Parts: sequence; structure tokens; C-alpha cells
Amino acid sequence: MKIGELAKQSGLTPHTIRYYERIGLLPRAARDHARQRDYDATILSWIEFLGRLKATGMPIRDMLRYAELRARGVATEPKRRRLLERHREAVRAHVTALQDCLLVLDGKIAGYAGSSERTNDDDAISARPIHDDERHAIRRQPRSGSPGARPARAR
Amino acid sequence: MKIGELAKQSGLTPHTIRYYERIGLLPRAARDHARQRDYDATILSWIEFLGRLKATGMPIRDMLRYAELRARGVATEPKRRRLLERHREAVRAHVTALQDCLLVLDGKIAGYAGSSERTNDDDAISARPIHDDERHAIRRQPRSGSPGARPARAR
DNA sequence: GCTTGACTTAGAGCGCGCTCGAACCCGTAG
DNA sequence: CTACGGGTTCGAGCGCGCTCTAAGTCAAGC
Repeated sequence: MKIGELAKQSGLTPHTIRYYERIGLLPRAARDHARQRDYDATILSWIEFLGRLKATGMPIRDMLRYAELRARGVATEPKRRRLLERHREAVRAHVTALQDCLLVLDGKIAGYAGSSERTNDDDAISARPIHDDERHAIRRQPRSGSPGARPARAR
Repeated sequence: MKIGELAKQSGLTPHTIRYYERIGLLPRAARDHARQRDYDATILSWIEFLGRLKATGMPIRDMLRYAELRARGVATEPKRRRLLERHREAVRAHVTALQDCLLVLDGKIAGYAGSSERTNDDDAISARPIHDDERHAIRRQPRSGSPGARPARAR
């Protein structure tokens, strides 16, 4: 299967597929006689799984960690498992947060009752204060690891 | 209340608050004698509501539409309501998608059973094919208006 | 032989949502 | 008077995840 075909089947664009390969999310593809990528259909299930991770908000750098563990073979399974378990917890928390927001949304919509009635509304209708992790959509970190690893802002 | 205090109370940074004002998400703040922003506590409920919209994945441009309607007064309530209803549906769909992904995740984790057992796994464990809107996290559009949708691959 | 179209690479550019720097202004405490 | 800890504006920069361009290669069909 060539890249165009894989693109169709996976829903990604060829550009994105090459990009994923470049950064290591996809293994380096085998090449045919003309040095064009030649894919085995099994790659599709990996791409689909990546899609799940992405759909659940996992950042690429974490998918990369997973992909690297996977490439290192079965010995890394416990690590992979823990990684997924941690991610699952994050997703569950996210779902809970969304459901909470839905209640707020419901309340707000109810406030705009019928087609008119309450003229007062102007916001508020809290369900529960928003915890920081929720306000910022999906797990957001202070932008750089604290001990060491600073971008070092040249200037 | 000055901007620093509002920042503490709202969880945003002063930078972000000014940014939101600049783009129109927050109304232009009243100023004190020294031309410094002086906030009324009621702004907090608006900020919190914005936080909910953001937490549920609404892009800033849509919050902006809502904010503009709100600024135009009660006459826009039906529109605001419809906007929120549409958003609510999107969020519900997103929650459903996440729950579906959680099932996949559960399956995958179960595949890494006990501490070893199955050596075969290598992905797949599908619950249901991923619809495009889900794969791309939260409602993603073709980046620039074109009736035909599809990225359009110019060349 | 020429055209077409899908492929190749390296690298630049983009949309989003902030985040920060620079240079300056104020009011209060010491 | 001076220092300092806020505040102000404007505009540049950043991290993310793609997305696209340019220039070239190759194979098949007319």
C-alpha cells in the first residue's frame, strides 16, 4: 500500500503520515524499488490507536513515549500499561469535568427559558468552582519541567 | 479590584486578562484615577462562564460571538440560547466519543494483563471506527471556508 | 518522447491561545 | 528623594500540531 492509499484508509493526509514518521510516531516505512513508502495493512491498527490517544487529548510527546516503548519490545509492556492507566485516569477526569460543565450549560440554557421570561441572567450559575486543570481544557503544565530543562530564552 | 487581584480570584494571569480584553472577550474595564483597570466583582462570574466554554472546547472565536451578542443586550437572547444549545450538543458528542475511547483504552490495558501473559497484542481492539470529528479531538474545520469541505489539496 | 500524476525531501508557514519583554507611569513607605 | 511594587501599552515570541511549497524523481499511458 502506498502513502496515498494509506491516507485514504486512515483518514490522515500523506503530509501528516510523513510528519508522523519523521517525528517517530510511525515506524520508518519500508520502501519499494522506487524508494516510495510501501505499507503493510497492519499499520492501520496502530494509526487508529494513535487516533484514540489523540482524540482523548494525549499530547504527541506522550504518544511518542508510548511508541518508543512499543518499539523496544515486550519487555516494556508494564511501562506501557502504566502509561495507559495514567492516561485513562486523566481522560476519566476530563469526562467528569465536561459533564459538570454540561450541567452549567443546561442551567444557562434554562435561564434563557421559553423564548423570553427572565430578563435578568447575566451569568453565574455555578455547579462547583472550576479546578484549574479543567479550566485549561486538558492537562496543562507550566510549560517547562522545573528541575533543569529550561528553554533558556536567549536574549 | 485591580487587575492583579482579579487575576488571583479568577485564576487567569494579568497578561491573559488584558489579552481577553483586547480581543473583546472581556468588556473594556473601567479605569481609576490613575488609568488603571478597576474591576467590579461581577466580572468574575463572566470569567468563570468563559472558563466553562473553554473547558468544553469552544474556540475563542465562538466565545467572542457569544460575548458580542451579550453586549448587544437582551434582544439577542434567543441567538445566545441557540449558540449554547449547539455547543451543548457538540460537548455531548465529545463526551460520547471519549467514553468510547475509554472502552478501547480499557481493552488495551486488559491486553497487558496481570504482569505478563499475552505476548501478542500489537494494537487493534476496536470498539467502533473513529469518526473524523473525534479523531481530530474537538470539532476541527477545514481551516478556511470552502463549501466543499475537504482540505482541498491545492496544487 | 512527452505528459500526467503520485510520490520524494527539506524546510518554511500557519492558526490557535496565550505569554512575555521592554519601556514607561503611579502611589506609597522609608 | 528614592526605591519598589504594582500598573500601563505595544508588539514580538512560543509551543503545539500540523500544512503546505518547491523542486525533484519515477512509471505508466498516449
